[in-house]
Amino acid sequence: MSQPLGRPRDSRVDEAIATAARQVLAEQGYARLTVDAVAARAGVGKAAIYRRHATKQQMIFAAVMHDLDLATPPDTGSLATDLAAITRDILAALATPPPGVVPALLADVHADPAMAAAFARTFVRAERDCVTEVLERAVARGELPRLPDPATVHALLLGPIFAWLFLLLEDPGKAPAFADTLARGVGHLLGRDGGA
Amino acid sequence: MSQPLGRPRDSRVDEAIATAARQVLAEQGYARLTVDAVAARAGVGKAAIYRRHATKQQMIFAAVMHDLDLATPPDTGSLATDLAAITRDILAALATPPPGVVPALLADVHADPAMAAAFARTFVRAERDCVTEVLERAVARGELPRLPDPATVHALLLGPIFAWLFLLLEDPGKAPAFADTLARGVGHLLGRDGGA
Amino acid sequence: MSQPLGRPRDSRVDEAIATAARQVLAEQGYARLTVDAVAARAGVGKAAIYRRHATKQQMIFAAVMHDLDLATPPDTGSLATDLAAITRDILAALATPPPGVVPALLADVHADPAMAAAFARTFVRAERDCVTEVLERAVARGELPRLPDPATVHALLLGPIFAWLFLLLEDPGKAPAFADTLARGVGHLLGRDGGA
Amino acid sequence: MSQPLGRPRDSRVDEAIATAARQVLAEQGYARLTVDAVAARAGVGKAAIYRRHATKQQMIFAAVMHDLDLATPPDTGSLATDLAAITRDILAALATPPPGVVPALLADVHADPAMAAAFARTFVRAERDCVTEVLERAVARGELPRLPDPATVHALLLGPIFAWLFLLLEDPGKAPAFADTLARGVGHLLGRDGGA
DNA sequence: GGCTAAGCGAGACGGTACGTCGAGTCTTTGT
DNA sequence: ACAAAGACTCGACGTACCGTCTCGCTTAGCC
Repeated sequence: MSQPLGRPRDSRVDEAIATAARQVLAEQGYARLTVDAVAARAGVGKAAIYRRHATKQQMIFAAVMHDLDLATPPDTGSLATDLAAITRDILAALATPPPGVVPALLADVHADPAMAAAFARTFVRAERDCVTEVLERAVARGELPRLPDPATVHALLLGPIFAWLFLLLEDPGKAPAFADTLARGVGHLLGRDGGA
Repeated sequence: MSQPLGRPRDSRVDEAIATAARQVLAEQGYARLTVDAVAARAGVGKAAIYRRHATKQQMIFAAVMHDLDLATPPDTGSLATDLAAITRDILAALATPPPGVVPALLADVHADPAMAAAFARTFVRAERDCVTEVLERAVARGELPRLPDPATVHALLLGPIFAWLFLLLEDPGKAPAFADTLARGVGHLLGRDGGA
Repeated sequence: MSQPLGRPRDSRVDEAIATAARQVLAEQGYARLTVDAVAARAGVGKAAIYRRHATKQQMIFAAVMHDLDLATPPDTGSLATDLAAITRDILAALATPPPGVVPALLADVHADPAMAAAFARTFVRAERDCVTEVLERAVARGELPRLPDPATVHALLLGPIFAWLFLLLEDPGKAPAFADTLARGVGHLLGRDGGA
Repeated sequence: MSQPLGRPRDSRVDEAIATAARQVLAEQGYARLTVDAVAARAGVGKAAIYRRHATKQQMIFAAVMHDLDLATPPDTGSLATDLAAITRDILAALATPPPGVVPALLADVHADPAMAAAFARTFVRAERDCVTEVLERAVARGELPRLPDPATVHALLLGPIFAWLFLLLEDPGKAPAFADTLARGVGHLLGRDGGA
């Protein structure tokens, strides 16, 4: 069909922008990141950034999401261990970015409908699929009598970890232990009833 | 001792600033709130604002926190109903501010150590005390064999509600039902063991 | 050599700034001129102004100096008429700007070394060259036996006119007559001796 | 008539303000002088200043004029020596205040009619009276056939000195020599004709 | 090889808000 | 009623950043 006319985009520029953004984010923090700084660090003009991203926020979102692997969880054989794997993945995803970046991006998501759509499409959707997959496996195994509401279970898994890290300002070092406790608790709850 | 010299601060100005900030927040949203607009609306100079608050963010934080009643929960007679009351209070606190304000303030809290301290001192501390109080009552009643970790329980209550509202972008209309489900689930979990 | 990289400055912006500054100066006076007003009038951002001028004062200075023609005086054939031409030029230069602008700029010049340098380089230098040229012509004609000190003559011409307009608060309508009297007086003085 | 009711003004406060103003003027320069700084230095509230002076500029004007003695010139016996005495007095009056203060005050005078009136009433009037007195003496002595226009002579004496110091940015060390040259020149000019 | 279209780094542009500062006024408590 | 202290309104300052645009140039594909 329409082969793009003119000079094609240089994919190394995409990479340079994302890398520079992550570096500036790590060194300066979210609030002090400026588009000029990212452009300078990437050795790139600002126009090259705005040709790829509509706003600064979307650029950061893309850069942070880029190296976040939200892969499907391997079947570990039991609901309990599957849930533990999910909480560990969630914790990793939330704890990897530099301090303050996750809350800041969340604020941006609520300020920009386009970002909200992208957020729902990528992050929420990916995790939701993981949860659903794990629950369906448990039903198939006979561990659960019927499928609980995936949204509810998702909230029960993601919420407490987010709260531990960003709402309660608790020691991040204790987060892995808390994540395990959480997985165990949710496992028991699901075993008791099918998610009332 | 020495009562402060000079003209004392006019407490009506404090009130006018907080009220104006909430109005602008409601009408324009967090991102479009400007200090000039708040000052104009309050019939106050910008200097009067910056004499009370170090940054725009701290002004908004104070204005939003101001009319958030984080009172101690009344004793409803059982752990289950006490927990339900707490989840309702948490939901009310999170759902009251205009859309987008809570995530934005959370981002500000993580960007400014002074705000983080204030946040921990007021919001987190108040809720934590509620949770601790409720758990101690249950222990006194004999509903629980021993006191669970309040931080963990706090995370289990606050986290999922926050996730439902701000992370999963689920229907806010279903939040009250979810909050009740959550309270029931946490009640069962605590009844099973003392919060492993 | 290397032509400057990036988008070149738009010379129409320079012009718009200078014109707007002169208009606001004429309408509001020096004390009520604000950079925002100039920017708005010029249809220009404040950054465009501060990219060209370090301070508001330097912007005004440049705008006022811009349309001040300090051209070399034509040879009128005699020292007396040449001097009269110079005093008329000086009077025109001092009387053209809106009321109060000249004293205000003079104060700025004494408050900012950069402006002092610019003032010496442009206004003082230009007038000094005129005076020197006229004196040298008179020497060449044989009207003067030797070259008087140009600085002294300059002070004798410029000073009284400035004093008449801005120090003594005399009737500006009588300034042209005074300027002629002055030129005649200085002519006689130079004719008597070579400027003792 | 009306003896002032209530507590009378403390004249030591007047003195403290004037002294503090001159000190700050000397240490910080005109542009960096603030009313708060003067008040603090004088150990006085801002209200005490504004009870005495309508504006900051008028306060400075009063403080600077205060220690400027514009006394009547003694009769030195000849027009030439009288003129030299006047130029020396003018030079002293202009050179005494800290650098930049004279031009700044001149600008203020042109921005505020009340100051213009005060300026004309004190400084201009005092000098004009000196000039007139000297000229009348010369007429009485028979040195001059008739009285020249005092305003013109005033401009011829004051203007060049002002120009030397503040317009041409010439070496202030050479100002006394220039003042003498000027007095001699004006003397010759007046001797030749009665001030055409 | 020339033409067209889009890419590229650099940096100026219009705009908007920030947080600061100063002037001049007002409101305390004292004397 | 005057005094010191200091909070008040008002309004401008100069800075910073965003997202857009314009420059001269390079890099493709298509004639």
